[in-house]
Amino acid sequence: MSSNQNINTLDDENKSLNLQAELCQSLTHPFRLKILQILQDGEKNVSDIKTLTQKPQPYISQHLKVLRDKGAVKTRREANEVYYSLADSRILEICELVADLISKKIRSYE
Amino acid sequence: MSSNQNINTLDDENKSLNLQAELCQSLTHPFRLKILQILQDGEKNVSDIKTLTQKPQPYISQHLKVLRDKGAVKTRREANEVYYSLADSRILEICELVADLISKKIRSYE
DNA sequence: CTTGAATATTCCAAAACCCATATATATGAA
DNA sequence: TTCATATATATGGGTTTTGGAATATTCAAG
Repeated sequence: MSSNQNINTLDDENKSLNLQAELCQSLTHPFRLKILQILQDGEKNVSDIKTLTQKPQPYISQHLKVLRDKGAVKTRREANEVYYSLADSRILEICELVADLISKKIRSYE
Repeated sequence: MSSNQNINTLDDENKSLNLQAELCQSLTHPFRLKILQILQDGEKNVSDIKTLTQKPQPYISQHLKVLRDKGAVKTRREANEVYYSLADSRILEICELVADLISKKIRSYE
């Protein structure tokens, strides 16, 4: 098992980098970031998000699916409503760091 | 000026979310994450990165361009070499949080 | 000005993404 | 079972991204 340690380590690193890239992929759309921002206040169902954002329901569900598939949010079903919440507090930290970085950039334009 | 405060605020929010999404976009490729990982040790020029990763030089330069355009890295020219480094310590923090999150996910598979 | 080394840009086809529309599924109530 | 509500998925066409190859630019030395 130690003879192919290097190979396994490389595989693991690639796998990890791929998963990291996929998670970041879920953060590359303004609407998905908006959803994460909304979920900072606590869990919301799709109708809540619809009311808050005024977007079509399939549009919302499609973006929620990306966030869930990539591991950014988790769900809980209650009757026929589905509640979404942040999958991990580090998601929130990441969003805050990104927003910080950008607000610095925005201020430097003014 | 206060009559269109709402509009301006919305504009600013959209602009900020767009910029946040663009920054995240620079983190969506395993090779770019690998480059950022390499730059954690300090600045490197393109040849250094080429040696470390064994990838074609144009491939490296293309990804470096994405990172620079989106504000993740900065450059310093010295003669005909160009040194790249992380643009902000928060980039490093973001990468670490993302890696943490993923390593948890990887462990849960095993 | 020419050369060589280091880095950047252009080009292109395949793949992926975006989003509106239409349709499907799931759940609880009647 | 039928119906209404909430949510999810399928489809399709227009747009964007990807990554490899070829080419271009930049700089210092001679």
